[in-house]
This record gives sequence, C-alpha cells and structure tokens, in this order.
Amino acid sequence: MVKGSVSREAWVTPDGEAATGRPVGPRGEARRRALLDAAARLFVTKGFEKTTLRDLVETAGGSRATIYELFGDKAGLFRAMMEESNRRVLDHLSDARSPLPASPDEALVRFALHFLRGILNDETRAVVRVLVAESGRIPDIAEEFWQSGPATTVRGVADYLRALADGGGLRIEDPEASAQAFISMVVGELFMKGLILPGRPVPDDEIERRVRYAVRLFLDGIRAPEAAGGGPASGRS
Amino acid sequence: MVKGSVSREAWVTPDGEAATGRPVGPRGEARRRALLDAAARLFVTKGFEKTTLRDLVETAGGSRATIYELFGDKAGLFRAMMEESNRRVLDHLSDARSPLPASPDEALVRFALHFLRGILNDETRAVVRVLVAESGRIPDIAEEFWQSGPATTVRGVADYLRALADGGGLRIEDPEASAQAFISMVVGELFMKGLILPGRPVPDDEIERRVRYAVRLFLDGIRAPEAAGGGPASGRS
DNA sequence: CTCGAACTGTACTGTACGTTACAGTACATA
DNA sequence: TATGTACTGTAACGTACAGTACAGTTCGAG
Repeated sequence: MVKGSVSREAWVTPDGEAATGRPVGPRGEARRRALLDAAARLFVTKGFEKTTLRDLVETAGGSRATIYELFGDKAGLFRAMMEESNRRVLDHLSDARSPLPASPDEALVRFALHFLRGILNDETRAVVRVLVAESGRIPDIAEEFWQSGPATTVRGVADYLRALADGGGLRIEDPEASAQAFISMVVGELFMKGLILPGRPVPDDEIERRVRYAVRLFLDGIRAPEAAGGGPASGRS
Repeated sequence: MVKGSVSREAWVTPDGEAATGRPVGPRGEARRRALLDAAARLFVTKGFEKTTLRDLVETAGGSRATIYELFGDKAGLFRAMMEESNRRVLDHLSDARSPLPASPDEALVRFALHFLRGILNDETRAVVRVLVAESGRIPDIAEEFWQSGPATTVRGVADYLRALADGGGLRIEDPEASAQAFISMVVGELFMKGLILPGRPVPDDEIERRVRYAVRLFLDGIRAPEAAGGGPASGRS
C-alpha cells in the first residue's frame, strides 16, 4: 500500500527521463506512431469522451499500459495528437504564403486558391472541429493554432499588401484590415458550413469562381482611381 | 422479475399518449421549463457527455424520473434544448433583416451593425459551439440552423442588393455572391475566433469601425463608375 | 373533501470506462 | 548467446453514469 502510494512521485525514470515523453526504445517509437495515428483518426471522428482507450489500442495495437508509459494518460495522448495535427495543418497553410509574382490580380488569385484548397480539406476541418469542441481542454494549443494559423496568414497578406501599396498604385490605408477582409471574402461561408454540416467536398471550379470574384471585388474597391485614364482593366475571358 | 421485464413495452401511457411529449399537467410545465433552462446552461458550457442527469436535476429541481417522462431520455432533453436555443438565436438574427432606409451606405451599415452585434453575443457563440461539437448527434437541427440562419441571412441581403441594382446605380452581377462576400467581410475572423478562443467580448467601437470599413470596401468595389463618362470598366454584361 | 393522476425522491442495477498492477514476452545490446 | 529492460496482455479495481422501479407526496378537478 505504501509502495503503491509513491508510484505517482516515482513517475520519472531514474535517469531523469519523464515518462510522459517520447518513447525510450525503438519499439516504443513505432507504437507511439501507431497510437498517434489511431488517435488522429478516432479522437477526431468520435470526440474525446466517446473515444475509449480500448478503441485506441484496438486500432493501434499494443496495450493500454503503453499509453500510460508513453503519454501519461488519455488527455496526454490527445494533447500530443493535437499538437501534431496542428502542426500538419499549419504546414498546409504556410505553403500558401508569400509568392509575389506578376500582377496583384495574379498574385492574389494564386494565394487565395492555394489557401482555400488548403483549408477546405477534410483534415483541416476535422482538426478545427475538435479544436472548437475541446478548446476548453487545450486552451494553449488552441491559442497557438490561432496565432500560428489565421493570425499569421493575415499578417502575411498584410505584408504583401503593404509592399504593394508603396509602388503598386493601390490605396491601402489599413493593411491588416484589408487583408482580413480579403481572406474573409475568399473563405466566405464555406469553412463554417463545413464545420456545422457534414460536408461533401467543394468542387474545384466553385473554388476558382469564388476566388476570382473575391479578387475582383477586392481590387476594384481598393485600386486607386488615379491610376491614369486607361484604368487597369483586369481583363479576363 | 417477469413483471419487470415487460416494463419496456409499457412505455406508453394507457390512453395512448407517448411519454416523450410535452408535459401533461401544469406542474410539469414549470418543471419542463426549468429543465430546459438548466440544459441550456449546462449542456452548452460543459458539453453533452460531461453533463450528467444529476447535474441537470440539481440545477432544475425535480427528479431524474421526470426527465424520462418529459423528454424520453438524455438525448431527448438535449435535442429539445437545442431546438429552442436554435430558435432564439435565429430570432436575434431575423431582427437584423430588411429595413431599407436612406442610402445604400446607411442601410448596409445599419444592417451590418445589427447583424454583427446579434451574432457576437455569448449565447450565439455557445449554441454554435455545441452545434459544431455535436453536429453528428443532431444533423437535422444543424441543417435547420444553417438553412434558417446563415442561408436565409445571405438571401435577405441578396434580395436587398437585387432591389438596389435595378435603380440604385450599383453593378451587381451575382447578388448571392455579393451578399455572401459582404457578410463575410463584416464578420471577418471574429466569429471563428470566438469559437476557438475563450473570448472577451468585442468592444463596440471595434464593431463599428469594422462595419464602416467593410461597407466602404464593398461599395467602392461595387458602385458603378458612371460619373466618369461611359462606365466601360464593368467587365461583363 | 375526495380521489386519482402527475410529479418527486431515493435506492438500485447493469455497464462502461480510466487507471493500475503484474506476470510474461520480445528485443536491442554487448 | 546471455541479460536486462522496454513493451504487451490480461485481469482487476473503483468510480461514475444512464436508466429503472417504486413508494411517497402534491395538486388540481369534480
């Protein structure tokens, strides 16, 4: 009894490695991957509460005890999984940043296409859904997601607009607000709809149509009228 | 034992009234209200799984048996609560629709202010959060929310824009897309941020600033430039 | 006031879950 | 090949929960 009661204090291995960390052997490494993959599938489709450790082990192999050795407890596995998924989703997003080729029209269209395709996939939707549902459980991960995801994306577009404003004939008073407005127009209701309704994927031609419309609306509203008589008729089709 | 085993078949009262219905007496009416109120508070703050019947009864008074008499089971109470909250949130929204006074600027600003304040309150956020988290449990309610809420709002704005396009000097090729873009700009990241992050309320002056910015951006992009002799800038017929 | 139905309180049942303990096994290392 | 240890499988524990049964109480109708 006494020996049992110390088990919590002895939760660190002799050489200082925390038990709630990465695996200690090469076998554990494989099991850790399997558990994280199973977690990414189960937690995200069934939610935290409805996913049982038995489910996870049945999917990943191994045993429940291993979960405790590798992740401390159920919440630890969930948290580790979310950190990873978070990173993966953010990588999708960062792909969309920063190429500044050709005209503003072209640059914005290209960014927006990349961005929209990046956030409308199933994984992103699922991760954000869990983030919303369990944000109370993992406020720090939610915060990091927001800062590294949406906030950074807006800042990236704002930087681009700022650079453009200097010599690009655009009237941009508040780059952050403009960037936010542009991104909002591009996304529209699609993302929220995907969170609330079981979504069939958005057809790619609708994505393109929406992006071109948003860019046109954005530019024609923001383009300085003093750009000489001819006016930049953003010609297409 | 034999008598007990028939209890499931006897789940309907002798006179044919299903147990999962509205209360049969005046006392039950009060208890039903109390239970729905408790549910609106607890389910929405703690989620479906983490809210226990004991919690609900402790908050609402009465007894667990009453829940089964009035709502059938836990999910029935949840569903009834969501239907009501849904309706309340949608009422907020419908307040924002359809006044068409003065200039387009003024009309859009007024609508947007009303709309944004309507969706940025705590109740709306909480209800949508639950809708996202439990959309699998109540797909029909989620669908109804979407159709009666966002979809109807967009349609309302689109109708307004359509009416304006006829004689208002605005170039509106696709009223639905324009309405969607406008609303998206107005909302921006605010709502999604409120879902993911524990939100402090948005200060009212920020709401106003955002709305005015969105309206200006929207109109300057959509206003037909007929003053400048000819208006060839409009790309397509 | 009486009566019966509607509601309440409580105790109980069965079950499912997270967590732990432990004995057995497979594996990396030397 | 020998050895210690990192992982596995299983069983068990305690708890917490939804749902049920039932006797007691309240309240409105006649």
